[in-house]
Amino acid sequence: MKPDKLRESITAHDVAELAGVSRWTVNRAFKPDASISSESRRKVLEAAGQLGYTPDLIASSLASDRSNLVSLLIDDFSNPHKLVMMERLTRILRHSGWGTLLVNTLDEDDAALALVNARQHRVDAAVLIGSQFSESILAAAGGAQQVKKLILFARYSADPGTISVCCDDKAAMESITDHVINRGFSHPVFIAGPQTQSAHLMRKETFLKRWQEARGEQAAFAPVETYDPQIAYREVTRYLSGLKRSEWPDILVCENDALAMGAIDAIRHEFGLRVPDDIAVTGFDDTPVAANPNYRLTTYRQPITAMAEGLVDVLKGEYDPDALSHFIGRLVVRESA
Amino acid sequence: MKPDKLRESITAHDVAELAGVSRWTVNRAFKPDASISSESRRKVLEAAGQLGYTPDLIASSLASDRSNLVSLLIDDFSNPHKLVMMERLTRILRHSGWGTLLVNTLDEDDAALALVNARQHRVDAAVLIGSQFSESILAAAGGAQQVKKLILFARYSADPGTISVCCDDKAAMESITDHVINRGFSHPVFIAGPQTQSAHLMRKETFLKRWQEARGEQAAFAPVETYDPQIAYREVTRYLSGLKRSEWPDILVCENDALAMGAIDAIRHEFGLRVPDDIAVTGFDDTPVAANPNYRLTTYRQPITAMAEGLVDVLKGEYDPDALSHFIGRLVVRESA
DNA sequence: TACCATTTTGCACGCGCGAGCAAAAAACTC
DNA sequence: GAGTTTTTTGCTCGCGCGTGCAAAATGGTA
Repeated sequence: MKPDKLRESITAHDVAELAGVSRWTVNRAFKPDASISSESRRKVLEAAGQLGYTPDLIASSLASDRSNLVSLLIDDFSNPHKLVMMERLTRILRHSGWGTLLVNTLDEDDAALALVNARQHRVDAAVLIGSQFSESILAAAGGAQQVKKLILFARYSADPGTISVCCDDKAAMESITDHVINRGFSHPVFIAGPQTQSAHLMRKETFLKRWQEARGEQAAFAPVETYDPQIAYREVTRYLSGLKRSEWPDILVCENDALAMGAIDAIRHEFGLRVPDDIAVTGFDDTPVAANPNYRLTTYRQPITAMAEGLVDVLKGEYDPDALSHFIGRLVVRESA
Repeated sequence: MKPDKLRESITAHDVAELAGVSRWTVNRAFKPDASISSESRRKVLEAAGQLGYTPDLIASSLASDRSNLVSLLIDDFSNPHKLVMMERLTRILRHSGWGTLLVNTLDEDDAALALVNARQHRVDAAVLIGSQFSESILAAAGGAQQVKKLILFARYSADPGTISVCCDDKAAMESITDHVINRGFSHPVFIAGPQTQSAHLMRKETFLKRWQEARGEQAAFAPVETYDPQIAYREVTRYLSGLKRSEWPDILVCENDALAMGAIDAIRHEFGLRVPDDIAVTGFDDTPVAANPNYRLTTYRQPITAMAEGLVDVLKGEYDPDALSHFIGRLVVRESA
């Protein structure tokens, strides 16, 4: 023992000396399910409190190969719904013992780099909440064993190397479609996001299919390149401008709220029309702004809290893959449709 | 050497064998400014590529006491401007070699826990972007040496244990005030956020002071408890309802965009009035929605990118404390005032 | 070729903790 | 109280890499 060894950080060793136990007993005192008598735990915690000791998670990670860290990759900060997801995920993850490493991925190559970086940090999982992660990058990342677990949040993937935590998009979109049909709309246009991913393609396909079944005709659709309200504003304006009056829709069924908000703004401010009187609009996500008096958006609320808890179950290793991709939310009907 | 030792992860040792150098040379090859010949670096990188090796950052952190990680504490996910800040900070930090640990702090006690957790992760700094971190918690955290560096982003603090990276709030608010004066408004009301922190108090005080100097009279103000557009909507409605017609303001000068958006919505949808014709509004932050046709908000844009780069300088240890708290943004004039 | 300056490489040691086992202590049993 | 089971404690070894220094290699000069 070198009591005067100029050390700034106090370790389990120091606490052990003060408490009169071994270093290992000290660390055990900090694990809820460790084999330790309540008496020595008390002694240790008291000594630790006195010295201001807390276990070093870096060292713990190195020794145990569990970092209790999750990488959260997001590529789409212009969609306000991401804020809600981040709030919920970070809160629930931390409450369950996981830290969140937030990564802003610029494009696919950058996402690949981020996954490598995630591995270097030994994260327990990489969680993707994004629109532009293609199936190919998922396959590459999964195959290369970049990270222990690759989880898609709020999005479905058929890739066997990944785990999806998402709501039942088909059922959700069907309930929106039925609402549109029941309200008597006759000329819908589906406003779709970037066409790269199967999950959201499913929304479009579900809508088109169900409309076809109910009305015996093909519904129109128009794509928007990103889930950004401003871009949606521009694209919807362009799309509507290109139509003859006789072709105009009476409702825009949007793939999510970000697109819907851009659409509503465009309808009002570019064409001077009323929502829903002239053209109605529906969204998806129930972002906080959807309730704003400017929008009063009819939309679909995903059970994000339950989904986040499902994510925690995945991290713990206990989950039912099928239930994970079939969370059920609910239709929120407001004035926009 | 045990070539058959059932190891899943390949380490620098394995690469060293393949490249015919020592383990240390392997690790050196991955540090940009290490003392190593270009020939051996080439050999190492080739071998590493072949084996799919990347240095382990956990082990590196343990050995070097530098984690290249930053904790980002946010307590206010309902303010959309946070999304912009997160996007910018995570991007620039990662570009400069730092990872971002995002923490959602619920209240002050929770923030204290988060700081302890940050220390356990050995983060190089904790960055606070929040409204409810009081001076007392800062002092406590700073004094207890919880983390190596305590940085306030986009907010000023007089606490000597912390470092502020923020714009010159006084100059900024003065330019807004001058704009209000020059446009000939005569009955302003300042809509203030939670009154807990000096930085934002400064905005209010700056406005009141300059108004007093220019007009020789005291301007009114009203507080809102959080920077949440919905809460602001409610509070502004309540405040205006309590006034006699003769006392009505002709402009609401809001502490930030979140409050301004709530105010605009309230003016329009609760009182059926027009902005700016009946009551004008100004904000602060220039959130993306500020440009939205529903708001067209006159506001002040902080130089977030430059501020983020300033933050990186702090992490690197090279900075001028005074310049850090005096970034200059610019007034963005739109139709709302 | 011998000598010195400079660059490059290798190595002992330590960072703080965890897994898993063996020794010790405590709790029961008869 | 001796024997047995169960709980608790201590310990060896290793996780993968960085630090700082000494040895080796390289380059330049006379």
